[in-house]
Amino acid sequence: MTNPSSSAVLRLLGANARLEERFSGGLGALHGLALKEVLLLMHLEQAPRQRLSRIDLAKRLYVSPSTVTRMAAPLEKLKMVGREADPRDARLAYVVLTKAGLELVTNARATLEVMAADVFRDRWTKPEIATLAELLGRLTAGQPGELG
Amino acid sequence: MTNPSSSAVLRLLGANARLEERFSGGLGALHGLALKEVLLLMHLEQAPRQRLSRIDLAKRLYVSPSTVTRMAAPLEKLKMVGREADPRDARLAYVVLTKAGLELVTNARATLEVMAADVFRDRWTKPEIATLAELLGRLTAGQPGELG
DNA sequence: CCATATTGCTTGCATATGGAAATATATCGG
DNA sequence: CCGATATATTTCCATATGCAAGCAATATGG
Repeated sequence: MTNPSSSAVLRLLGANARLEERFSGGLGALHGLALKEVLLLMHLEQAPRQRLSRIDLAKRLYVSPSTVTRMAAPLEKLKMVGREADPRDARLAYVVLTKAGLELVTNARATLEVMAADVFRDRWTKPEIATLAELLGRLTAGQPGELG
Repeated sequence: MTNPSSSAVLRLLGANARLEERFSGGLGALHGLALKEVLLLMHLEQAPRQRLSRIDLAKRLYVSPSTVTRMAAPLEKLKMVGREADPRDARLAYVVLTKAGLELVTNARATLEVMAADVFRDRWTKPEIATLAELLGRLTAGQPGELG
């Protein structure tokens, strides 16, 4: 009915909805954080000096700057991130991963890896998973600071 | 750093965010509807007698029943869908695609196919797109009424 | 046949989010 | 150096969404 390109796009939307549902529950229950909060911490973890401006975080998370402001506030209260100014540019307010945040994201990553493996447990071979990862990587390529 | 399963999941989340951004703009501008509304109409289009209960729509769209109620209301005002009761079960309130709705979804599908093709324009061969669609299909399999 | 449980739908409430506006700072062109 | 422009962040407002509660209708078990 639809051509392969449309099919791929439509299925991607569906697969995403299913995965978000699945991961939100598990990660939230285990670590007390929503999937999106864990992703924020993961981006910080892989950034130089484990810090990013709110604007850069917004780009990496595909959300608006205001959303980053509001996501960072509770994480700051929980001491998972800190706030630091740039000595050269007083406009910038970096979100910095704390030691506690690093610990949490390390654990959350392990949980995520277990859950991800579970997604592919049945009916998937290793090369197929690798192929999927490679092809999806092409869709996100060109952006700075991709996860995975 | 991460294993292939995690990599695939993380990239899927990222790719989805990028695609939603891209498609929301285009579809919205051309047809006045959000991507999610178009998906609702597409599910109706492919359903028997072009109608679905709100519960079934919710499952297909991966949203809550209340969201379906609220999504259907404006579409009904626009005469894109109608509301019909089931003669056997008075609890059911079907969302039925109207003639105008069918026209719109036909046009929107064409737009979507053009935009989808554009996503893969560079650096993708036909077999690669087909492989991606097939692998993603496996992630959504088992659900009734998948699109694409 | 009736009481109870289940199902489909809607509404109230709390939360999440994007966009516009406001503010502060930095950069650029003369 | 100065005014105009651009950038980073926050706040206000409108919208979207899930969940729990409520209601109506159906199914179930005695």
